[in-house]
Amino acid sequence: MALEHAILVSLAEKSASGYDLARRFDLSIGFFWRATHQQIYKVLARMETAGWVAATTVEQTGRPAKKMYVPTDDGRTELTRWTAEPTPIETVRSDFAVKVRGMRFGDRDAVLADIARQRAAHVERLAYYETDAAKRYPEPDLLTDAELPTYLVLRGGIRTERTYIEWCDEMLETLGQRTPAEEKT
Amino acid sequence: MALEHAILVSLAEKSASGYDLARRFDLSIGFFWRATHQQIYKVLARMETAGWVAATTVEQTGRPAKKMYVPTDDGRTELTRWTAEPTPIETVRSDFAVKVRGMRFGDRDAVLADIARQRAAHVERLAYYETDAAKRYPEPDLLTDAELPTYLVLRGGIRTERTYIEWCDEMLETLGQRTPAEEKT
DNA sequence: AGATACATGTAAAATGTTACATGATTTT
DNA sequence: AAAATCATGTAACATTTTACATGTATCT
Repeated sequence: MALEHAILVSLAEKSASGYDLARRFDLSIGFFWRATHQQIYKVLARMETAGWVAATTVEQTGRPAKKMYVPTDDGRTELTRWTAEPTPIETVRSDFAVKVRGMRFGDRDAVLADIARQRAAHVERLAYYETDAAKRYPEPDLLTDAELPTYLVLRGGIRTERTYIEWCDEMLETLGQRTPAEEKT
Repeated sequence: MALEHAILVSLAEKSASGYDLARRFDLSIGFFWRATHQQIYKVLARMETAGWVAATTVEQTGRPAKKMYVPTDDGRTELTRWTAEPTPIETVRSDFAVKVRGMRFGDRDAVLADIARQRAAHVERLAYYETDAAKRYPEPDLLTDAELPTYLVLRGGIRTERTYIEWCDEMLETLGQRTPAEEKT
């Protein structure tokens, strides 16, 4: 129900082919909404039938032809309608949190190692976001109305990553203090 | 694939009926993993067939009989195997972030109001978590090994809620400065 | 010569959501 | 008398994931 809207937002920002969208969902917008190309092609087809997007086939030299999609007036109306709707309060769904909770029934050291792995991945992601922010929005006080929303969403990503890292640190410290399992010397 | 494991963790903590589990997924463990009773009954049946859990029918006075589930040895083995497995790095999936990003194509004031609504909901949830933490873990330095994981997961919840609220504040401040739409006086 | 990027899909399986269904007891 | 809690499910539908499928062009 919501991939449609994520696609509409992305197409409203800039028209794209299914392939382009798939790559966008690996980057920028993809940090807050994941989608595979299979899913995107299917939903795009449905949206075309519904009249929310229109496609034009663009021939290219040295590359396969592509279908460029743009939102139609109906699509833009739907997008406006959707933005005006209150968003359900979301609950995180975290495999990782469940695993931490279950660590005492399993392999404690492996979970410790996993926490460190998660931390490293989020450090990397945070660095990526921060580089991106510095490059795209060097002066956050001087943003255009068009830049502001994407900037704020990126800020949310940065805050989320920092929090994740801090949480991992707290866990590693707290659990590390209690590891008498390393006296193998 | 992961609801099974969330159920196994919950049953390892304390045996339960499908109904009990459904309520747990509305509370404690449910803050990091949602599941409806329909889904739980379906998955429990599958898990029983797989031999991960075993059920006993318990008659009650003045109430319908219930099926109490416990993890079997195979279930506990599976749980251990799963905890030892590295957890995929998760990406948030946020309708709300997509909506913020799309606000310039829609109803700006409605999105502003929605941000305030989200903030209020997360303030409420944070208060709930903090009350729960103060009640269940009054002395965080003196936790048992059994309490530690649930405590740490709750800490993650508290951190997440605080971050969400701060992010909403940043958005409201930044966007509020730019609202010349209220000069209706 | 093999891998990667470009480009678009179909099909099957798993997962998750929503609607429907039933029935006793307890609380308001 | 109505609503909420306890208790368990089926059925239909929607969404998501994984596997399969194809073909050109460029890069290493």
